[in-house]
Amino acid sequence: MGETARSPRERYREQVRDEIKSHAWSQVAATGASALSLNAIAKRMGLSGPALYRYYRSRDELITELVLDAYRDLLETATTAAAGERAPTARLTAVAAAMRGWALDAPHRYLLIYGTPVPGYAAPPEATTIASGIMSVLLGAFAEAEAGRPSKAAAALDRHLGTHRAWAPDDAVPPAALRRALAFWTRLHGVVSLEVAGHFTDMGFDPALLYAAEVDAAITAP
Amino acid sequence: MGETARSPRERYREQVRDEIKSHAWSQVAATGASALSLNAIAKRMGLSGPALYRYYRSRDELITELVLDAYRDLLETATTAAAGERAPTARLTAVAAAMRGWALDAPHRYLLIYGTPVPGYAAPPEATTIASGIMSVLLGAFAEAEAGRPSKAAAALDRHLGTHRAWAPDDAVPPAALRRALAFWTRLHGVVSLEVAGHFTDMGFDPALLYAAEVDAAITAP
DNA sequence: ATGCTTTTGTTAGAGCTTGTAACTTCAGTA
DNA sequence: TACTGAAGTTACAAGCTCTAACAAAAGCAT
Repeated sequence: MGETARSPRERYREQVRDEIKSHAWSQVAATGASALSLNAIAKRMGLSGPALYRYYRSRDELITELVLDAYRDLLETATTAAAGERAPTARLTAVAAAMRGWALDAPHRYLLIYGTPVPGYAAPPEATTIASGIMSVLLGAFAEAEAGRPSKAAAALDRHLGTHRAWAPDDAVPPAALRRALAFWTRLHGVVSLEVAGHFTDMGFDPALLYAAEVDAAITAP
Repeated sequence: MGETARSPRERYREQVRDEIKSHAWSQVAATGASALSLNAIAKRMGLSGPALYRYYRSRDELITELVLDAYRDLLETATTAAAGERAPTARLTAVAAAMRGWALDAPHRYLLIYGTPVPGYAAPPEATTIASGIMSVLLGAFAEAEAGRPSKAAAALDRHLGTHRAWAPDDAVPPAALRRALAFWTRLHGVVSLEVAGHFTDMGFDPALLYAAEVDAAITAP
């Protein structure tokens, strides 16, 4: 339907770009984004180094593409998981499980988004848009979920979020839901990022149980 | 007192090593660890590139040194903060504040420890030792703090930690304290790491308030 | 004090990287 | 069929880590 008519050249170009990206992903999965080498990709494709620069202006542009793909994939994962459950708490549990699964499935893909930022690199505006889409999934669930009485610190944060909510312009979502979604997100990230970075490996416990407890607590918390 | 008698050569060597490390730190602060260049450091010191290899066998060895320094500094920061307060909750609040301050003071230093792991690089055993020292500070406080009734998921984690506590061999610390310290740590990290990586910048709220709320909740939570 | 030994620093170079410039070859199009 | 533009090539600059071989300097022992 929405398919733009493309000349054979454009078709070929798109195909090669995809093939490059595919090689890039397997290299990222193997050694991480910082070790990504255009030269190595070219060699694996039977091309000479500079040939790739016809398809991606620079290494950064390729990485940006990967970052956006990762964001899009994560958003889709979260959305799909949310669509499978009706009750808000079950939805949040499902989203949380899906997000951890997504992270463990390809740790370097997760780190590409949430890990150490690349030195000179700045995320494109579109990334922010997608990221707020992910937040929307959480916000939707927390807007429906009932909340208890917030603590003093939580209430202070609620007041602040009441006037600093540019990232969640939907007025129907109360500040408490904003805060709970925010905390939900940071708590998931706290466990997953440490797990993915290997900080639990020598500790001997099962991160899945810690994650389950955190997710449960974050959903239940007022 | 414990000072080993050192020959002039050893003194000079140590001095140069320190100077290299100091330049390395300012380079890390400026552009992050992934952009750290021995060559650039050498030039800034008025030396030729390969000269540095007399002092550090490789780039990885220098980074390892930086990582260990960062760990040691963080442990000292946490310990000092804890020493300033007697009541367990006040102690945890102080430690949390100190740790966030430490992270914001030099984001790349924080990311050197908790960010994306360097590709081929493996943290030395000493790092694990220091890291468990940091956990001890939290464990000590939570062992004293009184806890409420754990949720189902929390209780399950407690049972698990009862038999998987190699990282906290002190039997006097009950599993619930282990769990709460672990969750405390992951929650702090969740907020700080996202803040340091710049994921809050476009959202317009004050991360300090979110952090305060999370710290409060993590201390209060059963 | 003189000579030996070890450490420090040098340059040269291999092998990798990103990225540019200039040239050739090929393919779609008018 | 001739032309135009894209794709791919090699050559190269500038950077990186790290090794090898050599010169200089400094401590140490006789």
